[in-house]
Amino acid sequence: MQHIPSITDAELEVMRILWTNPDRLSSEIVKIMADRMDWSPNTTRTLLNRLVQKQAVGVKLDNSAKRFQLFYPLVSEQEYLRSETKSFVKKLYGGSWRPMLAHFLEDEKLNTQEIEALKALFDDNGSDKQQEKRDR
Amino acid sequence: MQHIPSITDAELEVMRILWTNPDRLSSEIVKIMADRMDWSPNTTRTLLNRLVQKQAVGVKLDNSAKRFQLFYPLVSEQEYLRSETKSFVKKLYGGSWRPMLAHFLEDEKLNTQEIEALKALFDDNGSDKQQEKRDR
DNA sequence: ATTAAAATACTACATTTGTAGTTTAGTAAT
DNA sequence: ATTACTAAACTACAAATGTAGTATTTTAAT
Repeated sequence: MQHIPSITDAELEVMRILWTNPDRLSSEIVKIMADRMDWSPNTTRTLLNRLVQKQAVGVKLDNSAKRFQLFYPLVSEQEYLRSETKSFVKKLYGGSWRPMLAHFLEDEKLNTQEIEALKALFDDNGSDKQQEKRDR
Repeated sequence: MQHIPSITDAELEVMRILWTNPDRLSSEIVKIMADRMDWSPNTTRTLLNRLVQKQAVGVKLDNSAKRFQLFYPLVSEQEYLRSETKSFVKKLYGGSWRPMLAHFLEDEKLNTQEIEALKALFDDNGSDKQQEKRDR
């Protein structure tokens, strides 16, 4: 597990696209971002470049003519969410989930059904098996 | 519930002090931040001023000589945590807690005891009573 | 070979953030 | 009244971020 680079809000929008559509030409990403975010082509390209520099995104040449650059994520959405969530909980709740959940429960009104769903989640995942990712 | 201003990481350190110790002179805060963060007096004062500008912190005159400024939080820690947590869950998990918890459960290894503690939390808070804070 | 379009690279600039320095004014002690 | 502190105000400046513009290179079509 490599170090996960920091990704800004604007950059995150680009990552989202690459997570859904890897190996795209910049022109394709440009088009999507123009639609969704109303960004100029250069804005998208700048963000792409910054992501490449910080090694959140990789570049390779396309298979056919080998002339164009294809962009793809070097950091998976899983890894990113994991890392960001952990930093967040650390920053605001001292790294402990319990106060955060307590806060959440104070704030949100959950109905019995939701509660049961969440508890089921715990039951499914807490069993402490399939833990062979001991690489960190 | 007013709009909660955005607070940067450095500013947050100052807020933490004010949450614990409200109505302090800048000189006192300066001293604390020098200890904890190794900041120069001007750094602390700049942050204090920025917080006042964005109305996260209020200023009043001291009771005795009425000459010095006392700083105190205008945003409570509760409000802040609530707001930040909500934004975070929205930004990374589309506003839904379930995927975040699922993610957390995948990542963290919980022992049975922890699971039970969390479930107890749900049981305590989920009953959908004492919900008379309908002010938002 | 020449030119236009597309792709890529390089540069720009305002705002925010972290981290101060400098100046002025008020007060306390001589 | 003068001086030395302290408090408060104002100014500074580099790095990061959002949001582009301009220049150059490639390639495709004439």
